[in-house]
Amino acid sequence: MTTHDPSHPPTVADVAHAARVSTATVSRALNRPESVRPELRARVLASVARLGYVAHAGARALTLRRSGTVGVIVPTIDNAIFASGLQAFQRRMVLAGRLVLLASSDYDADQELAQADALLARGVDALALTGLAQRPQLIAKLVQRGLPWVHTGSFPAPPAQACVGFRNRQAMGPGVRYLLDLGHRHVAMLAGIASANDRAAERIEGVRQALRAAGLTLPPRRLVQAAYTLQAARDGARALLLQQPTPTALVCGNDVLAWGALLECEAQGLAVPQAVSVLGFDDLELSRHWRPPLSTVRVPTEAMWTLAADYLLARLDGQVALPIQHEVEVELIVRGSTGPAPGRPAKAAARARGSPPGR
Amino acid sequence: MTTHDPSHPPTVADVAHAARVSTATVSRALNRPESVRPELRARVLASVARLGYVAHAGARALTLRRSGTVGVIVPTIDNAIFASGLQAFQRRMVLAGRLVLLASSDYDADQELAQADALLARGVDALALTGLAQRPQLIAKLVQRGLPWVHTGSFPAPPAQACVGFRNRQAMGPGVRYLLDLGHRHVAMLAGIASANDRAAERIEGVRQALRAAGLTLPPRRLVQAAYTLQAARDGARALLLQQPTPTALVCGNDVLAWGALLECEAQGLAVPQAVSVLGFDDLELSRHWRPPLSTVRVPTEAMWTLAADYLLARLDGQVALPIQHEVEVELIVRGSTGPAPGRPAKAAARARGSPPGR
DNA sequence: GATGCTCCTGTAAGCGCTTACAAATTTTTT
DNA sequence: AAAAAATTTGTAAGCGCTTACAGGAGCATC
Repeated sequence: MTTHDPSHPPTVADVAHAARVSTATVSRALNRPESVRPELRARVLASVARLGYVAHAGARALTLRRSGTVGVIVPTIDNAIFASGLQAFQRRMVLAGRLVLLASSDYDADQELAQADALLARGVDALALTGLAQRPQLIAKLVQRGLPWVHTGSFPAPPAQACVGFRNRQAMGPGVRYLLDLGHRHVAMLAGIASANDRAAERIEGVRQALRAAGLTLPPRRLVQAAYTLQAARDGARALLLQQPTPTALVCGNDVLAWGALLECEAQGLAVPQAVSVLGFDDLELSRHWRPPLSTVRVPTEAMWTLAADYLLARLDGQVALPIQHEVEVELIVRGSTGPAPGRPAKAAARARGSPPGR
Repeated sequence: MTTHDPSHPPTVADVAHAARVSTATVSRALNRPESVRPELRARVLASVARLGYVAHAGARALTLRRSGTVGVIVPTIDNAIFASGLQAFQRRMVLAGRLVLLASSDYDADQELAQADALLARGVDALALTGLAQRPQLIAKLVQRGLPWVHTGSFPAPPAQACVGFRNRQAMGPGVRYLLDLGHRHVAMLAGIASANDRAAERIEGVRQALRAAGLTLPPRRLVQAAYTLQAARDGARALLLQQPTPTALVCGNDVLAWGALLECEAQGLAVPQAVSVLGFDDLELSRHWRPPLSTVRVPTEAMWTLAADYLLARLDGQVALPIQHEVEVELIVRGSTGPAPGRPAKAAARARGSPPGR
């Protein structure tokens, strides 16, 4: 293998020289092979391989006025719900020949803004965002550039903004009503941290609304916000479970929080679902394997992110000219972690709703 | 807000024009603010803000001959062990003012190669890889370019290649010996898929060696390879547990597999650890909350990835001129999922090893 | 009031790539 | 066999940025 000057990566000029053709021919051989005579093409490709040439994407972006990359910003990678969404998003994009630039905001709108700037600077051709709580400045910049972008995980978005997601507030309704039908009157919520997370805030509001519709309230002490770690979830659940009267139902902002709640119930000697019912949100893989299997709200995460990717690709392709808003279906999955409130076997009510059995 | 031509993102020239200065001054105001008279600087920055200007990273990379980005390739994002590693890696890089370009290979060396090309094309200044099973071609290209790069999760790497990791083979030793000391003679392994994963293969080999050292073997039927999902893990564990004689100890390639094994033991009515002992690998957060708490091998994932990031940053800074190999410590964590083999309360032996209690 | 110095700012080149256009070559037609 | 047409290749400009170098303004010194 003939190594060239190792200090500088090889350029078109190097390849052209090695193949004894012009730079234009090299470029064509690489980008529109059929437009170059087979013999020359072979010579070029051989040189490319020999030199380990890879076109400088920056120069390419400069010339072509597009980069072939798509950016995505999630709050954190370290959460199964985003990890699997990202995986789906990336798979779709790679299939379409595009590279995904990933950034995470740590649930901080300013960091999100900074990361978005970094992605814009890198010339992403499109951008996927999580939720709706972006700094207005960020949205303004996207509009100004005319960049295709999409909100994920929320629905609807403000007018003229694209989204693929669901109504986080309404999504809590069926679950809470189901618990109420089971006779629960002491409902508490173990939520995500609302200040940093519009979806968490919406879910809290959803629980509030559903309770209010039944003439109940969610008093401040019945609401605990916890970070999405098992330890924080357990601490939060403990605080709720030690209250008097003990809540008979714990509605959780996501499955990780619900797992923590289940663990803490066990630690406190509270039988689930006989003494306490626990409801999750997301339906991660582990949830249906848990003992008892977790009742939860299923979110079609992979489908959602794949749709978001498809939308962006369609925009980039010019197939879609305007932002579209796409609502995906969430579904209450009733499994073993929820049951009648203690002393009120409200089986009839539960059955009346015709809740589908969890698989 | 005065919107300029929305079809093209603003350039230095646009800013220069708006601020009535030259492009050079704009660039200086942005990159070396102290070299520009405060009055002009203010004018420039105001225009930058007003136009939403972000420097084109491609053009920048072209001029500066570096991109300010670092690439990383993991097998998948959708696995807590990589998700948390990535999170740590990214956090460190963002702190150092660098953007992380993420790619995943789906445990496929060819896809890894393709993704690496994409990252090289994007001009990453450095690259972090997972494991040691790269295509030689990939390594050759990195060497040819003189790019700083590092293997993560394995140790040692081939000479002259940097790594931060541990000896996957030896890491299984203490766990297996511990089980043998507890009197287990029917040891089975639920492993990851070795063909696609050098670390999984090494762990299998490690179990083999440890058994051989005790005069035992790992017969083919006692080894099942499973994808890293709970369902696959359960299926694999079931196949092992239904064998006659039933294995009394299941050594698992990672914690997810171990969770599946625990679930399957329960489903089969096998008490853990009385009838079957289960040992994991990785020590994910959930493992110590599991019932029974999972005995496992703790891998300092975050520290490992942070060290990998530090190494690359040091190379980029010129502080370190040569590849270095860094071994991190793994540790056997004994919790409740392992115990004496049925009918052989080998407490003395277990105690003799002075295994630290899991927290 | 020149001269010399310092401090800022502007001009212009060049990073590596693609592509319009021109030039060269081959093929087809007359 | 010459001319016209079709195909292939080369030349050179320009994408947006940074920076070496040149030029201009302001100040102190003689």
